Amino acid sequence: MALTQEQRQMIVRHPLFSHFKAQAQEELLADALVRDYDTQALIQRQDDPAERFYLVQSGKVKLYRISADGKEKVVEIITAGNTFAEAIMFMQKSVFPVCAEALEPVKLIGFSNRLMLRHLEQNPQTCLHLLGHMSVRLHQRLDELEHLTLQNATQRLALYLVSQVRDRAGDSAEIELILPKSLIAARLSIKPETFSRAIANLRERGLIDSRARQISIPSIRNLLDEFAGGQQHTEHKASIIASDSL
Amino acid sequence: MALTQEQRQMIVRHPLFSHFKAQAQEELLADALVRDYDTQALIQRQDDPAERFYLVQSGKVKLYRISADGKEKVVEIITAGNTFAEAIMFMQKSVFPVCAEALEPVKLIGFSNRLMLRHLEQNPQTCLHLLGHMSVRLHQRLDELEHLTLQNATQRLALYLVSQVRDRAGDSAEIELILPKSLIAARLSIKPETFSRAIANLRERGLIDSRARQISIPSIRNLLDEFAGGQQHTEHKASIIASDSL
DNA sequence: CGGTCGGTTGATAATAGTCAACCTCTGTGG
DNA sequence: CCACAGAGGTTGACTATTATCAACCGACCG
Repeated sequence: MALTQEQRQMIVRHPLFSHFKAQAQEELLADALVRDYDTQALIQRQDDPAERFYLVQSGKVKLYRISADGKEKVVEIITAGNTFAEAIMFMQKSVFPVCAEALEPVKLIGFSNRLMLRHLEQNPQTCLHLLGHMSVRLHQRLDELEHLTLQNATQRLALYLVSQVRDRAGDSAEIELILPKSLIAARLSIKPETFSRAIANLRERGLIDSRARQISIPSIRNLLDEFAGGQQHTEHKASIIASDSL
Repeated sequence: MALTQEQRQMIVRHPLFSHFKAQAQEELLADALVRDYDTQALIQRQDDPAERFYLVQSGKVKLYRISADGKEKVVEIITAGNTFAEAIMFMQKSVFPVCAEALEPVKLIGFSNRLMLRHLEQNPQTCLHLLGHMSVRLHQRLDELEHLTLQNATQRLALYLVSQVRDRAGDSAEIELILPKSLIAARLSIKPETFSRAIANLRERGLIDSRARQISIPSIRNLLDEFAGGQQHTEHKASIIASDSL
């Protein structure tokens, strides 16, 4: 089961592979494994050993954590064209730190961690790219941590809505929620009920207008200003790493 | 102002430098910059441009974020022998994502990002080490995210106490808090008052015994079991990376 | 001796979670 | 064509958790 031309394109263009030499690319492609999952299928369980990382060819994948008492925290939603579980290969103990579930019919392309590591050893360029990637990721987690601790449910929702705006040309915008509201709520670490109330709250105050999954924002500026400047107007991007936990 | 022998030792033994060739090490050492800060001194402001990363020679450094409305979130406490801000050098826009403040008199050794990057380009070994480092860090943030959303203040405190146990030989332990309680509280994202009540709570239930900063845990197992197994007994270590935010 | 810092304790308020009812689509089968 | 079931979403009443404000305690310092 060789890869289609379309698949090869997608892979080779991905920053994780684009800097490799043709030969290295070929080896990785030869080793790639395509897998399909139905909606709701469990792709990988938390604490399973991880030998591969994945590129999502189509569909959406939900990454979440299950705590000892069964509660679930959605960590991320991975959409087509993006990879997940790349960072695990650099750790000694290679187990999946999260569960992965298909939100819709999903096609994944899996790559061997071992093989990838071998090629990385000879390709500092891609290593640096990966480091860049991970820095961004780390920074995003830092943002999320801040949002969780320093902002309330409504503020987080507002920030999420703004982040969903595609065209930042004007001060007003129309957006369509790409996921069921209950999932967005989970991603923001709030209950669907609270999510619903937060939407209602913003609507009552005239900051947004919503019909089902269509939401219009008359003024992005107003929406952000409402919350003490909500990150001084979408500025600040960077990340930090530090070698010691308290 | 050349480095002392002691400083050179500390640097060269650090995993970030230990894999470089002698010559590369020398170049980095030659470029290193030593700086002193008094207690409470502001080392770096959030959003300042960052040209260097730092190794803490002595003292403790508090990394924290300030949100637009002035609230502070303590991200990490860096102790002697550890580095911070290494991840920033991999990002295009190099600004500090957090503030850094000296908790006590601090000696820092700063290294040029540019120079370090140049050497990394020729040393995939260290790149991979760095990637490992960052994976661990990413995973820790994931843990923290889980703890913040899925556990309450008392559970987080219990987990913190257990994490502070040095000698895991027996089931009981004695620990000494290395930081003022109010700072630990900040790190756990709770108010000092709540922290105090949580301690009282655990004490009332006989799960810990505390006199000032000396805390004894009769049974670590009991303490953890109290909270639905609190991460199935200190297991699970790994991290994930994913290339798309919701 | 007074002051201040770190910490504790109490009363109260804000925020979000829980539980339950209900609503509104949408697709299915009678 | 209509009833009905079920999923996703909304709303209301109530509860739990944590923050806030304020008083207070004890230790250490000048």
